[in-house]
Amino acid sequence: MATPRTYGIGELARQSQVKVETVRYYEQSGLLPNPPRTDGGHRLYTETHLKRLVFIRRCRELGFSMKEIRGLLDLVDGRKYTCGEVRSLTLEHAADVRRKIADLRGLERTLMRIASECEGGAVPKCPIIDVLFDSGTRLTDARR
Amino acid sequence: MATPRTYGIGELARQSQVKVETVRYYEQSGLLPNPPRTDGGHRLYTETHLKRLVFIRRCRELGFSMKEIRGLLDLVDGRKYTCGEVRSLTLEHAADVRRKIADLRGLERTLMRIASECEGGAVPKCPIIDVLFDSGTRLTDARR
DNA sequence: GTAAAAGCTCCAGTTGCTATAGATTCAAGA
DNA sequence: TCTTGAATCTATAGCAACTGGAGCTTTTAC
Repeated sequence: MATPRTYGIGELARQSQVKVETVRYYEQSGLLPNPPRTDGGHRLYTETHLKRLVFIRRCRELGFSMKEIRGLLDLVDGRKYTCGEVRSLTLEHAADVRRKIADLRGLERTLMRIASECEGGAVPKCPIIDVLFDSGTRLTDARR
Repeated sequence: MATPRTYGIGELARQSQVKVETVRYYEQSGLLPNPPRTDGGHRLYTETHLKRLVFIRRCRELGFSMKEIRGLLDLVDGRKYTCGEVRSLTLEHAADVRRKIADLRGLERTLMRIASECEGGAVPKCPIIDVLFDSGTRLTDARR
């Protein structure tokens, strides 16, 4: 059978859509295992590395922190993870995301509200600034 | 008339609801002017500083970056800002926030979708992990 | 053989803080 | 006035999650 395919760091980066520097950074922070090296010291990756890196990239795209990803990978690496564990991490994260969305919605409402208070002309005085400077006004809701 | 009221950094922090260290940080990064000092070197603030600091805190709560706040303060400091300028910065920022919300919504959808694919039992194998590892699957929409 | 491309390490910078350590200063009570 | 104890001072390092550069070596292609 054929020799398993290997990749230089550049090729790996291209395939995974992760920048070269970021690959090295992930290695340094322990998300990606140290690959073997050529005699000259260049990193040599395999399909396994590629898959893992894509996994990491996707998790990042889904907004998981590196810490959370480390958690997921630990589960996977231990090979003793259960579907329930993974699912609950995912749902927790989804709840975080929902909270963030709610916060941003409130934010947007406030921004639009204060923006609507001025006509935006060439007047050298702006109610937005006044609102932000004045101590009496309350901008946001309580929680936060 | 009475001597204008002054505040130590701790009092200022309490009034503005910004931490002491953060106040010093804002000074260092040029958002807050260097206040006069006592003979011993302690900072002495006035009402003006307090107002400015509250302004900064509110902008941060509204999600403005320090750079954006610097922009707003520059306008204010120049005293030549127009309502239109401030309004347009605010609307731009609101657009950013909307984009962020849209991204997070997509994210949440994806998370819920993949979470729904497993029953969450004690099974030592999880479709979420599979989806994230498999190369064929597309998780997110194009734009991003 | 040579030259360009790709890789190497190390380190600094980004944003918006937070948190020490160790020295000093200030305010209030005895 | 002296003496605590709280507040403040500076300087520095750390967090996340990268990104970029300098200055070198290795690999690859012609």
